[in-house]
Amino acid sequence: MSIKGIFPIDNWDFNSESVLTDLPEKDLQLLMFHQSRQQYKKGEIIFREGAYPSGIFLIEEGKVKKYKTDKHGKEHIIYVANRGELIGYHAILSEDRFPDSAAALEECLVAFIPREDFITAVRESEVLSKRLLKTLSHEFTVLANSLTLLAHKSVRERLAMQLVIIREKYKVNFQPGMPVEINMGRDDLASLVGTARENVVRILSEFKEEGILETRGRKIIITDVQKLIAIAND
Amino acid sequence: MSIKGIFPIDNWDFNSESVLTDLPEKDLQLLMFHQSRQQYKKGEIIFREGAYPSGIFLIEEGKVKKYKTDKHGKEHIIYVANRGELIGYHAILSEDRFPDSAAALEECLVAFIPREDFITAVRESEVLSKRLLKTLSHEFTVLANSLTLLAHKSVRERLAMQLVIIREKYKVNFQPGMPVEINMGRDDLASLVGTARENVVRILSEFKEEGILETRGRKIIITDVQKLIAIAND
DNA sequence: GAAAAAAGGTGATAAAACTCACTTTTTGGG
DNA sequence: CCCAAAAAGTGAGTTTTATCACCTTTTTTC
Repeated sequence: MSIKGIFPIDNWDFNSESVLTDLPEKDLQLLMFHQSRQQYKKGEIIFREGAYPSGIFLIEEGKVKKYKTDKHGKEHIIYVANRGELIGYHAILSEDRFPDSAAALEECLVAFIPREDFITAVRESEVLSKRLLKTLSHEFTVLANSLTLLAHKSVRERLAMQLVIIREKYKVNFQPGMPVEINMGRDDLASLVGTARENVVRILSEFKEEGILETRGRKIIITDVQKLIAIAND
Repeated sequence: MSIKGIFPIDNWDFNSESVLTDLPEKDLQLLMFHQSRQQYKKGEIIFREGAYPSGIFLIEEGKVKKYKTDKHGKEHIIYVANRGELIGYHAILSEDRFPDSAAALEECLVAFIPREDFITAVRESEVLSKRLLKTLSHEFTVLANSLTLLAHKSVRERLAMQLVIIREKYKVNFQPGMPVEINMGRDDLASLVGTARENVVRILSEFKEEGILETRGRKIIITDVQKLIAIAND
C-alpha cells in the first residue's frame, strides 16, 4: 500500500516537501500504527504553544496555521501548513515544549501519531531520520528567508510576497485552469504579513486599482501574479 | 544555537552545548579525520550565500556572523555564532546551496571539515544524527522566536533584546566578575536588529541617558541588564 | 605618533506604518 | 430569507522609522 492509498483523497500534490513521500512501507506502518483521525472546525486549536507534546500531527485535509501569541494577545502566523504536511514534530525532536500553536484555517482532517510511535519510527527508519534532517534544514532556510523579508521589506512588498506564497497553497483546492481563490480572513493575512488589518485592506485596494487582483467578498483572486512578484522583489 | 524555546527573555538558557559535546571518540575521529584549520581576520568571509557547500565549519575561536545580503547590498544578520558552534551544515543536509553567508566578526580560528567526512559521520554515528535533529529543531524554534520579535516589537524593544542576547555571547571573552564589553560595530548591531545605524546610535544614547549602559568608544558596557530585559518584554 | 580612513554620532525632514473611531458589506444560523 | 454578528473597508490624525547631509571621534596604517 502506497502512501496515497491510506489517505482519503487520491490526487495528492506532493510538490511540497512532505516528509513521508515515498517512505518505505514498513516505516510508514511503524509510524501509523496507533494513529487516530480527528476532525477540526475552522478556528479550532490543534495544539498550544508551551504545552508538552504527546505526539505529532499529519494534516490529511485542510490548512493549518502555525502561530505565536504575544503578551498582548496579538497573534503572529509563522507558517501555513497544507494537506500532506507533518506538524508538531519539532517539539518532540528538540525534547521540549511546543514552540508555537496550531489551529485549523478551515475544516480539517488531522491524524494524530503518538509520541512513542514517532520516536520509534525515527530510531528504526534511516530513511525517515535522514528525511527529517533534510526537511528541517530546508525549513530553517525558508524561515531565515522570511526573517530577512520582515526585516528589510515594506508592508506592501511583504503582502505581495505572501499573496504569491499563499496562492500556491490554495491551488490544491482547485482544478487546474480554474481561477485560484484565496479564502483567508484579513486578520490572518495581516498577522502573516506582520502588520495590522487596516494596512492589509488598504494595500489590497491599491492592488485592485492596479489590476493585480480581484476580490469577491473575502475571497481574493489574483489576476496578475507576475506583477505581484515584481513588487515583492522590490 | 543556544536559546531555550518559550518567550520571556529571562528564562532563556544561553549556555547550551555544542553539537559535538560528549560525542563518542570514534565518531569525533570520523568527523575530524581530514579537518584543516584556518585563521580569519575580522570581516573576512568564510562562505557565501548561494555557493555549493564543500564542507562544514567548526568555530574554535572567535565570533562569526551569519547573514543575508539583499538586492541593494544591504545586509541582514540572522545569527551570531560563537566559539564551539558548527556552521554551514544546513546546506549539506538539505542538499542545497548555502542559504546565507558567514563572516568573521573578529579574529577567528575555524576548522574546515570536508563534506564527505561530515556525511559519513552523520550516517555512521547515531549519536551525531540524533544530536543534529535535536539541534536543528531547537534552532528552528529560536529562529521562529526572532521572527515574531521582528514582526511585533519596536526598534527600541528589539535593540534592547539583542543587546541582552549579544552580551551573553561576549561573556566568553571575559573573566567572571569583569564587566562584559560588547565590541560590535554599530552597522552590525543595526543589521542584527533590522534597522538603520542612525536609529541604533540614537537609542543607544537614550539608554545611556537612562543609566542602562555606558559606552567606551565602540564598546558597550551594560550596567542594568534587568532594565533592558524589562524594555525588551514591553 | 601623525595622517588617512573608517566608524560613531546628530539634526532636520520625509515617508511609512499604526491607531482609533466609524461605516458598509458579508456571512451563517434560526 | 432575514437578521444579528462578524468581518471588511475607510478616513484622519499620530507616532515611529528611514533617509540625507553633515560633523566628530576613534581606529588603523605607515
